Amino acid sequence: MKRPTIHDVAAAAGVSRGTVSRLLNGDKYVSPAARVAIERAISETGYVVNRAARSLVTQRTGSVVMVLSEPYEKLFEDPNYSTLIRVAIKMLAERDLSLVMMLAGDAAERERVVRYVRGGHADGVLLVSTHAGDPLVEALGSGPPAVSCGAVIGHENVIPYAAADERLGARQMTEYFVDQGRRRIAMITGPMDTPGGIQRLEGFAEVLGRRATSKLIAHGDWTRASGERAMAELLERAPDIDAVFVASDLMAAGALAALRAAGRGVPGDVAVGGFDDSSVALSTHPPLTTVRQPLTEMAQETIRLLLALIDGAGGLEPVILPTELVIRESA
Amino acid sequence: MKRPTIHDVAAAAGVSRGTVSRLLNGDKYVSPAARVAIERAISETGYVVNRAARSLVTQRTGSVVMVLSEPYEKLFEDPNYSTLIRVAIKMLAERDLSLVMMLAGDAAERERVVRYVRGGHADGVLLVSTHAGDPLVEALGSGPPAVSCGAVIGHENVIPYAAADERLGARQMTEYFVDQGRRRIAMITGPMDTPGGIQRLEGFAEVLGRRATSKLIAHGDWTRASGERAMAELLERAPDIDAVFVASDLMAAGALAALRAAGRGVPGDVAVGGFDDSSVALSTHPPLTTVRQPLTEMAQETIRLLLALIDGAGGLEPVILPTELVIRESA
DNA sequence: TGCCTTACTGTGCACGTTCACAGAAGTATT
DNA sequence: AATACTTCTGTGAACGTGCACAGTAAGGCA
Repeated sequence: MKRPTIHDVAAAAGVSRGTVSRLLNGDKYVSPAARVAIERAISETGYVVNRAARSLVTQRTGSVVMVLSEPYEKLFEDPNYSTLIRVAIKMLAERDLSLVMMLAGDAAERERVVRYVRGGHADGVLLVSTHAGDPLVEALGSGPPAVSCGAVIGHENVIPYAAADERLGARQMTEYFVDQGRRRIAMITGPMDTPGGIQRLEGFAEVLGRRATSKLIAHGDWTRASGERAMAELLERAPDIDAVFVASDLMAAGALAALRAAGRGVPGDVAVGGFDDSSVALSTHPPLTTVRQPLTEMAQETIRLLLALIDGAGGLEPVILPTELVIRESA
Repeated sequence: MKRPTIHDVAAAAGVSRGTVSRLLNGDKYVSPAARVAIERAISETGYVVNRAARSLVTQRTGSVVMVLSEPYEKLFEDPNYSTLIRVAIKMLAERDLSLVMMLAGDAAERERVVRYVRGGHADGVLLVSTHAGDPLVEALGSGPPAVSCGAVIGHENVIPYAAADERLGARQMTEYFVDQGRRRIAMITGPMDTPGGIQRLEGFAEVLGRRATSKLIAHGDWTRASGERAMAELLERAPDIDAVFVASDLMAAGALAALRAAGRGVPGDVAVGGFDDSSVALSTHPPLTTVRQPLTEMAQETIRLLLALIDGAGGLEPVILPTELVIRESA
């Protein structure tokens, strides 16, 4: 049994293809009589527009591709992704756009993405966690509009984005430590080719000034294990630290383990601050004082930017959203 | 500047459209000379096949839709999803299929999914965490092939699936408790309209027999908060319990908090076992003894089933994969 | 020589839609 | 009464591809 076409609907409604098409596409010139007849015909026949045929003539695909640049292992450890995916699906659906997912973790995958996008298979591109210097950005060149959730280092003026105010969040946590009377404040950063890695450190340094010496700064890669390692390293380098700002909750969980192993009490001996307010923050002991990012709004603003670009807008400014300090028991 | 078509490639290679099409689609009858000429023409022109045009004639879309039935809040708390998405994208890409994501958390969204799928916009459907009695399954009816990652309660014989051996995992944990000499073993289950909720309880009961009384069983909904609540409830009902098997790590994290609040030592007073071996299991204190599911294999087998169905296979059996006990410090 | 098979190539058509255009019917304006 | 404008409708063409079919050339075999 064949799927009904626009012809079938037109015949059933006693009008022509053109009129049905006009109704479907929201054209204003459709008489009330035709309107009801067509609507009945559509529901009777169970007609659904054929996107392939539509794409062929409109040169639009009705889909947006989300490109995940993170290497596989780390993919989705971040709750950020789930919110973004959820919000993206919902907001795109309202415009009848569907969300296609692609991976871009290695060269072969990036090649696929470039072919896909340049081949005209997407009306928009949604970059996620694209690292500094990622060749993908250049390769995408002048294709369909692209935005990013979180800044793309080195392309801040090319790829519009929505992001949390990373520096603000870092300042909030660091100032809180200072206000609590902590004297030797250390930091465990994220990778220094990501905005979260760079800007959280900048915020930290803005508050502490010259007290933020390199001896008090260790680098992680967002994983729990790296947080544990970095904490052990810090304790060795500067045994007298009494607070540590960790650039992610997951790494902070690792840091807590290292502190426990070293026999330091939290928050008694050392205060620990995380970042993200992910589910991990509630599972640790003690629960983590952390910085909450407005994940939902970040996702919404990102998609809004993309939709605006698809609609032909240009020269869009990045959207920077405020963070919030969440005080629990670790600091 | 227009995108090159198959015509342009044919002209550049000095052959006809048909020959180019044959090469593209792997037909055997293409002369070596034509082959090299076409391949050069393709790379010179930067030709990429137009999927819309192809779909129109082949009646295939080149995409598979992943339907997320979980209500939004819980979406992606489970690491299961990230693995499945990653594996799905990778395996589908090898067949030049792309992954489209859709939500089916409420009636309106289900309606969208049904229209999309029945409208012929997907070559296959990948169900995730579909609850018992979900009307979506019926509504999808005789559309393109559908599979599920994890059983769909009530449709086990209709929708092929790959899943972990939930009962086995529950038995492993329960037997471990028994072997350790625990006498009063309780359980916190998941929702009883999910396979994980039902079957993990079944495994538990298989080992304990009549010792698994309803007094020792409390129900949660996979969230941390529900685990905490259920644990408090159990302590009230049966203060003498010395072990508890919690059907997910996240709920186990909640249970640990309740035990700490009640002044019970873990594992001294009460042994705690989780399920999933998610990242939460390492962040708790003490780290959770838990049951690991072979997530990657589950995902691979699920996609393999779907691809087989798309290729026309029928009568596929479910794939059940073994779990593994991971012993840490909570039991 | 004639005929069959194998290897390969080109052509017309159909897929289902949107869009530009032409035109009809009704209404307001001159 | 003629004209212009608004509202609405139908029609042909085009989008880029795969497929069925027809056709060609070369080689093997009787």
